[in-house]
Amino acid sequence: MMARKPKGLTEVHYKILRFLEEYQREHHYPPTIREIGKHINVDSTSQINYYLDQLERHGRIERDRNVSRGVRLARPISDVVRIPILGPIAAGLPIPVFDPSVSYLTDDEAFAVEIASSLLPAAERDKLFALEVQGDSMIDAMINDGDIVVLKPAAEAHNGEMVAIWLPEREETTLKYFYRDKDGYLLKPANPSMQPIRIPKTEPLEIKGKVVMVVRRIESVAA
Amino acid sequence: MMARKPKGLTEVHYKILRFLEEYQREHHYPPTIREIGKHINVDSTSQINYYLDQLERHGRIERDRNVSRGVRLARPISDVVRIPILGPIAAGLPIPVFDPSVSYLTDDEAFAVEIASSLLPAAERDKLFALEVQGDSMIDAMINDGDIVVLKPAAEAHNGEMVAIWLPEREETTLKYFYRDKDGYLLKPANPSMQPIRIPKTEPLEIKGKVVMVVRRIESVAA
DNA sequence: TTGACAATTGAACATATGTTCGATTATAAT
DNA sequence: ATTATAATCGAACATATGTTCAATTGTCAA
Repeated sequence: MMARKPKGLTEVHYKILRFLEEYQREHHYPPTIREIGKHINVDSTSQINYYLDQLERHGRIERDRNVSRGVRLARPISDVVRIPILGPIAAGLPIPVFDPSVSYLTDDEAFAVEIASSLLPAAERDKLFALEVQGDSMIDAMINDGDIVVLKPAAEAHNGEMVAIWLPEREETTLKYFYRDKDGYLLKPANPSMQPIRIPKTEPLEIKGKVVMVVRRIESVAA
Repeated sequence: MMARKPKGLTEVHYKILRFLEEYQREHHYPPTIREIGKHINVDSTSQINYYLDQLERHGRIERDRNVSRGVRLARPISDVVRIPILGPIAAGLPIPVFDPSVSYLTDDEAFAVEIASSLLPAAERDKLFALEVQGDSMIDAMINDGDIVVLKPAAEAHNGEMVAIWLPEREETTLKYFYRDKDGYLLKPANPSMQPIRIPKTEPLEIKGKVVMVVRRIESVAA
């Protein structure tokens, strides 16, 4: 007969899992048993070993026996840049402001995109933010409903850069290639078959960021 | 006086670097000094240590002293899926065929995209391939010159999926949302302002793959 | 050729690190 | 309360692994 109900994973186990991820992210190699122990305030290495065995049986981690630091999360952590999705971007909405001092990096996967770091510019990755395109209003920027645009905050832009712009007078958000000339600004759609917009010098124009990347996921759109 | 010219990194060093990447990718932790030695056929641990010191001085790796497996590439390897770019996709060109038995995974970064694995569908990642869009011919699929399209090989498709299609009679490659009905096929552009194409039953049509993702990098388009 | 330094070797060493096991304590079902 | 099992502990153990050093060999420049 079963004398005890089989407990699932407790808070300690999750603490270990989180630590594994955190440590790996920081060091690029897994922690030792003793380092894990230190983190969860357990001195006995056999105790930690005990926890790890449980986690392994639960399929949460994998272990290489007799190998130092031979622990890893079963679903390995990727070395990717996690970019917070601040909100929607649409024609009638102002662009949300990104405050890098606030951590948007919650556990919630839904509010971040992970981009392979090799695809991103090297500098200032922690300031990048992402917006989810809503509606068809960005079609002239070759951007579709549901696309994720990754932006680098910027208030200025050079000619030819694709920027996110807020036009206060028109209450209009738009993504365009940016050109400045003596008469004002020229905003060119990415789609060459569409007409550029001319903004006179007098009209205000707020550049919110430069578009660094566009990501479109098309997993089983079908029913 | 200098008695010898200072040699740079030799083949051995690069072999070590490649091994570090390879080993890390496979084990999710770095190799030991002795494992490195085994790979480059060097028994003396001090010799390997010597190489590692050189690599460290050259800034190619980082080391944590007195820590097992405390070696890592200075530019850390990411846990991403490496997708080979088979070639261009353009209106007049047939779509290159992907043969997964051949390894396209050369050292050359130019011929692969790395995508954060969290962004990709879980299954059959090793069969994915990528094409670089050339020209404006895919504009009606909201895809721009220079974009990278990631495809999953497929000869069939369900309604509503975006597929890469080769139309032999028209010698035309195109990316469209795919619909089948009694009269034949309907290929809808992603851009709703454009007209769908109707393909009669009689006309041949080769589905080459389903579009899984579109990536657009826009780093400093400006001059 | 020869001097100077790089490269290589081998072995000893220190310790970082996983493993094992018996004993003890806590917990829940009976 | 009793009992079976889980959880915890501590210590000993085995070895995986980084470090060090003296000695040897190789190579280039003068």
